[in-house]
Amino acid sequence: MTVKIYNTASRKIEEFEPLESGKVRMYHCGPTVYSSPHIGNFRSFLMADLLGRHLRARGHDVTQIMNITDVGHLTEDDIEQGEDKMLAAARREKLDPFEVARKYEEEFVASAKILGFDLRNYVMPRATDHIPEMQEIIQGLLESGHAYRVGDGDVYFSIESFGRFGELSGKVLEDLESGARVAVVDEKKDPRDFALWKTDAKHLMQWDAPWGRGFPGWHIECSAMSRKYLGDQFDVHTGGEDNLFPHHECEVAQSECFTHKRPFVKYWLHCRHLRVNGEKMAKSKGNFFTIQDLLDKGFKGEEIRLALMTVHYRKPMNFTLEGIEEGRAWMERVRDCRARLLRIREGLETAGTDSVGGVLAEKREAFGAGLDDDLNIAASLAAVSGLVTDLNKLSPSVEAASAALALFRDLEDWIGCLGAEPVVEKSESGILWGGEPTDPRRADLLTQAAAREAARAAKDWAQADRLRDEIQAAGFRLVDTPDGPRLDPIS
RNA sequence: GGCGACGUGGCCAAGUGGCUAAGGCGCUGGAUUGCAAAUCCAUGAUCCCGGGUUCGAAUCCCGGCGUCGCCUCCA
Repeated sequence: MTVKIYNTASRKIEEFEPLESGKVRMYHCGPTVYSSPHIGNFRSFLMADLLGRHLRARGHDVTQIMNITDVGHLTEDDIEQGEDKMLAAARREKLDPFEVARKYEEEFVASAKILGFDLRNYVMPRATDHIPEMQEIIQGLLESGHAYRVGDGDVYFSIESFGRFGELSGKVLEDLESGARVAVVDEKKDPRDFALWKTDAKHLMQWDAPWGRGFPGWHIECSAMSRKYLGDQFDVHTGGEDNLFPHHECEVAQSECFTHKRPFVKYWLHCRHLRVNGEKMAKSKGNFFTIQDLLDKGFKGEEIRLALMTVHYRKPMNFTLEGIEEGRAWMERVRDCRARLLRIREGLETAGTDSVGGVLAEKREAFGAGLDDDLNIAASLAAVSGLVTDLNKLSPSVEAASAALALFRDLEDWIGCLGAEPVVEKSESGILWGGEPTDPRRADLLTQAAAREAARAAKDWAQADRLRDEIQAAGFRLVDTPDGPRLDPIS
């Protein structure tokens, strides 16, 4: 029952053993808050969330840091254009850059909650709140000769000073043709050196620094915040595949040169980029979805979560609306199974005498084994499908139904995409109501269901079928049972 | 150009040397039903192509075709 994960650093699947037994420290490259988060961002964060949940399920005490990048990334292209993405957003939206950051941070948090993240498990530090910590590292790197100053206050990291640069990503420095596609900044000693601190009088986000008022380079924030919250060395660092190079490579260089400890990170995980309708997702193509886009189409957070998680994180995934719908149908089957168990437990449906202990143990085992295997969630979901099929075949006792429901809750906590436990109640008329107790349509639908029962008793099939169709159009499935009718919500 | 990934029934997707190739969605048929729905059962795969290694390959090796990713901001 050992967790195994693929470590980008070794390019192998390794047995997971935290640096400190029982305690796991993870850092997740979080959102850049200059625009609405999209499903691609969340695929990566969901990988991190799943790993965190699984390690907790396996008994580890897990600390998760997810940074908020609220300072514009300084890139070579941005130097040419004169403003970074944060500033561009500020200009576009006629807001202060800090206001832009807070606005999209709030949107990110709201979307994350909708997707089932339990944010109490995360510490979410903002880059702009950690300028001193960044400066401490920059200062240290200057003093140890790994960084150098240029001009009025720019500071660059010297790649030449770190022999292992490129080890994580497998990039050979000689292959990186300097100046091929990026503008050569003359002031650098080596075109591949990257900025730790930049000065620019026109920049709207600036802080005082010993070497000149300015703003931090892109990579330094993660080195600073991971060190502050997790220490010089920690267990897991995650991000999208694009972060591998240069971002994570630069982090390793900065952190290891500053702390003189290695490895900076024991396990690196990178999530493959999402595609949409067979194409690379890109804002320029307009083929990306925000969470709100999908909610507007009528999908629920848990359905979006499931759709983004079903494909293994290192496999290319093609996101389609059909894909979400497929998952929705699967979830409905799971929910129907749980609803029946609930009715049995509550005495609303005739209980049987079957015990389910063996089935529950077998499927729980298979479920966990799937996740142990580098988060092979497809195998785990197959175990859930098998669980549903097996339970549907049986006629569980009240105790068995109760135990099965408990397992479903357990599995739901484990991965967060099975959906909530259904509800059921016996209405005044005796018809079972499987919708929310507060649903405003409850009274009307129950009345229609009762009218249909009357029509059926009178063998007025046309009237009965018409009423059933109306009920279905309202989003409920009318089910005839030996004990009378029942209304279940349709996803 | 450098590095890398993937190609499994209509669709999605497990499986990386050995029982009858998971599971889901969909389709069709059966049981059930007044008819349905749900449920159960049944039906469906030359595992991209061509070689090779092996007693044995979807799984390893070589070649090809195709799709895609990173190398530049992007999760």
